[in-house]
Amino acid sequence: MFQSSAMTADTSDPPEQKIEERARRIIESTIELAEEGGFEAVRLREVAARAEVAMGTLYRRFHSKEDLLVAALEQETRGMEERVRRRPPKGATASERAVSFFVIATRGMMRRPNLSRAMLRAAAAGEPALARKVGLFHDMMRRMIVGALRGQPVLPGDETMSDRERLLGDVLNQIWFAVMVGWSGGLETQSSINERMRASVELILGETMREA
Amino acid sequence: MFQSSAMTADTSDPPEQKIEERARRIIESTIELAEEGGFEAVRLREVAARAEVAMGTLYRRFHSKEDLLVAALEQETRGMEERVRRRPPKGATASERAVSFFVIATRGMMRRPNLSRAMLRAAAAGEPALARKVGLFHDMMRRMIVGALRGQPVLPGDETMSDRERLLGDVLNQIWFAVMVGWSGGLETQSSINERMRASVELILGETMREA
DNA sequence: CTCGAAACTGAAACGTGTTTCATTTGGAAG
DNA sequence: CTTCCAAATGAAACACGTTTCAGTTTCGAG
Repeated sequence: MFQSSAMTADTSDPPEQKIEERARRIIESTIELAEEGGFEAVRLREVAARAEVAMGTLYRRFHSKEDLLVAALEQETRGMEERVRRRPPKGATASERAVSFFVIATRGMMRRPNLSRAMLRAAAAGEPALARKVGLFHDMMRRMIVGALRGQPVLPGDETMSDRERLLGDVLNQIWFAVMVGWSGGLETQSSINERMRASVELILGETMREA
Repeated sequence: MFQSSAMTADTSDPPEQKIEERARRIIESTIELAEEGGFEAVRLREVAARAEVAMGTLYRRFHSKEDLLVAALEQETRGMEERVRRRPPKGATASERAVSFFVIATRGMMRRPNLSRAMLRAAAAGEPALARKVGLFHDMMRRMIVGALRGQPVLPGDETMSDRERLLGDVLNQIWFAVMVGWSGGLETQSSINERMRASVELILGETMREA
């Protein structure tokens, strides 16, 4: 942690960063509460209290409970993108790497099931106000999937994605998303998800395909 | 309309059917309200009032707002299955019929966008209590998709579905579901949905495939 | 330092999903 | 017809997302 001035303990930091810091605390509190008790446990009064912020402040930055959880999803996904960039999914073929990626992604969601369910619910609520943020999430997912297919991470600004890669990424992302929503409701288990994704990848890429 | 006794105008009908009739009216009211104003417009007090039922009665049969909307989804999907059975999607190849089916299904959803969004939201909420009903919905969708692939409707009791047919049905259903959720939030339009489904079907079945 | 604008606070109020319960109703059994 | 029970009723109460607003703090500019 930095301290801008000398005397002040934690007040009077840089101006613009303070509001950023507040937003970060709000999201952090949201994640904590969702982790503990899922969607319903994210009570906004409690979020505000933990973040040491008034309701008005919370609602100035986030327009709804779903907004809050989609912001959390965005942050968590960014973290995952980071981890995947450092340790890319392994495998000799595009199929193997794709399957490997989904195993990693799914395991990541399973680590905090309550949080994952809450974020999925928010993303699937279909709030038009959240379209942009939800779209960003899907963009990140697609990048990671195409990166796995290529065997090399795709950076955020990359424009070299072919139509076919985009299609493959979108389709696999959609399948995974729908399956995760099913898991969220109790229709799938971790292993059924992995089997499903393996079957889907093999169906789409061909089980014998060698290299992209 | 039937009248069981002679004197009574509409009270004192058969015993068991009255509660069925009540449930039907509740769902009907739910659909009306959702059609008019979407998820938020389905106010349970209003549903109860329209169905001429007390809140207690409503909550005896449906455990939550989502429950109500998933019941509506089930009913609407049953109606669609009926229509598809009478007028199966046309096309010379499995791909064409599948694409044709999704065009029909999507157009059906577009006719009452508010209702569709509300039902999708309920189905995607991930309430474990609704898993069974949501699973039923996906079963119906898969049956219709496989029926389109075969070029012949699959009846509810049919056990002849091969592993490959099941996989194809599940995967296409998942893609469509995720795309519809995207539409619900404003990420897709009717034509983008149709294009996406066409591309997905061709990717999975092969654009040159002739007959199943 | 002073001023004004923007952000924050604290608390109350509102709407709606959900629960509860005392009372009434309808109809089946004796 | 009387009795009895499950179901339905009506209304109130509660919880929580969301909005509102008057007063306060913070911060940059002059």
